Amino acid sequence: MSTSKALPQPEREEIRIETVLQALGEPVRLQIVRLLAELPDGIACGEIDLPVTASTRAHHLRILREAGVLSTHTEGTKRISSLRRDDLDCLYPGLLSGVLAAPR
Amino acid sequence: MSTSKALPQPEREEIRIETVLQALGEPVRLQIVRLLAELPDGIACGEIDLPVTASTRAHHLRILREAGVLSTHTEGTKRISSLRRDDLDCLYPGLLSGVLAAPR
DNA sequence: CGAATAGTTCGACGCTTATCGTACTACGAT
DNA sequence: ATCGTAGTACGATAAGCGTCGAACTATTCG
Repeated sequence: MSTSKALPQPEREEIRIETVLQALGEPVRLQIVRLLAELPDGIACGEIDLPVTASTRAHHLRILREAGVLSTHTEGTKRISSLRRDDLDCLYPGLLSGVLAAPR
Repeated sequence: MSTSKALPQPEREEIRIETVLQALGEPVRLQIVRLLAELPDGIACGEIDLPVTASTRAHHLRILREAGVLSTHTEGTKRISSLRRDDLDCLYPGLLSGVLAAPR
């Protein structure tokens, strides 16, 4: 059977702008966010192609999750991460679209 | 006579989103930006009331200026810093308003 | 000129963070 | 139960960053 458990993350009211901006201000993490912005269904950690090891990738995903930028739930042995677009758009309308509008 | 020289700062095309986000992701700097958002005419370094020394303040202003977030010009012995709202809104529409919409 | 004011620069300090490798846990398949 | 796969946690290391005080530059005023 395929379990589906959500990992701990801040409630919408607990999200702080400083933490979000700090999370987004790291090249690798920003790339993850840009990737997730194009994948509404989320992606598994291992499917993210980046020039860092798996442990570093897990570290960045954790930072983003704890900042409230993304949400992660377990599906079998995989962990699917997806952008918390609703929460971010509600808290900081325009922020995400502005960031994503930036040239690569 | 009152000279008015602009300090070196990146052109609009040279501004990079990673640098901007990293600059904004620091509490003291974010507070400076929030303050400047309410003062279109800018403010002098010494008039910014923050719990850090003058040298730290100068440091943060430099980071923000070099990131392209704000613009500084000299007026006599004072240095007036102001938000580069036009450039930021053009490059990343919505980002600034989203950040400023965040609860204090 | 000299003194006062506004701000920057420099070196040092301690804290944080990005990265890695290894060891570990959780789940699925055989 | 055993093995393989997916991912996390931990410890170490090196680099980066925020902070300060002291020394320095630049401008105005007397």
